[in-house]
Amino acid sequence: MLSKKTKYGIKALVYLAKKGDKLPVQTSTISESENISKKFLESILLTLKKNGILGAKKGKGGGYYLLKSPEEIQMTTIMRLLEGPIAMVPCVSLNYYERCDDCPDEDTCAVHEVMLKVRDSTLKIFRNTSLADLSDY
Amino acid sequence: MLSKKTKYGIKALVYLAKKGDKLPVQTSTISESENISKKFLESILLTLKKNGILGAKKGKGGGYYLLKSPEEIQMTTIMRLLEGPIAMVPCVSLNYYERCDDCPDEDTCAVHEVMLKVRDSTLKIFRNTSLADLSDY
DNA sequence: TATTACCCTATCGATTTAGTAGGTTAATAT
DNA sequence: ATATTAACCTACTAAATCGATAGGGTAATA
Repeated sequence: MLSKKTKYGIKALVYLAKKGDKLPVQTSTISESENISKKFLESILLTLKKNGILGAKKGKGGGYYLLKSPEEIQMTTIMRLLEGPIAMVPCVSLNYYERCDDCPDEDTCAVHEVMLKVRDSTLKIFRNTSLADLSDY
Repeated sequence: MLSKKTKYGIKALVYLAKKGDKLPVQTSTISESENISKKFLESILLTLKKNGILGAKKGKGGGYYLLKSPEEIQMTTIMRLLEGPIAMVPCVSLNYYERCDDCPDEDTCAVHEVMLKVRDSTLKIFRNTSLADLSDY
């Protein structure tokens, strides 16, 4: 299940991408437009900023803005930042790999095998989807 | 993230499928073989029984056994039973559909669109994977 | 009739989720 | 210079979920 955090984060990014220009937008503007709790959105935009997706400007006329063009921002990046691992099981995760302690052998694990397929197909979609693609709707 | 419940459930079903025959197997046998807490496994097997996947026999020599052949048991069925919806967002779920209260229009929602693609590709894999396929490893 | 193993209910600690509250800091406008 | 603005930071919370445990009831078998 996708967390609200990720969902809100994507919506906020799409909002910024749709604007076209790179002028800063205030948290409250996005929060009102997208029906997101302001304080919660604040924390989300902050992590996006800390991870090089957004820039921020303080004071009057300040706000957040995209640091790259929407075409350059991949879904994989957003998902990993906000949602965490894309894989359903840590033992098939590329960026967050972890061994299963109940599993004697990964190579002969049935769960491992299917989840690897699922990860691959999901990853393919996320890699082929940029913020620009999302904003086309 | 796949829950332990689902993971254990799959492992237990694979265990039963690999056996070949349809003789009842005790919970404790599976729990010891697959490193699963016995009581926890008990509740999992029970829900699988209640939903027509497993049969059960009480008393000495009793246990759980598959009601259908492994080829007839789809991953989609197991996943929906134990894990819940396959979709990452309720608004793209086939069996657990729910409207998003923060979303004015589903058809123009960017999140909706990508998650629909992800659901389709995941569903394709689960539909093409039976318990028999899982047991081939 | 005793044993076995499924079946049921309740509770638990730990973690995560989706916020809320309240303040600090830095940039802008007057 | 000073007031205002809006990003930034810290801490806390209610509710839900997860993984598991405890303790017994019930039906089938030997």
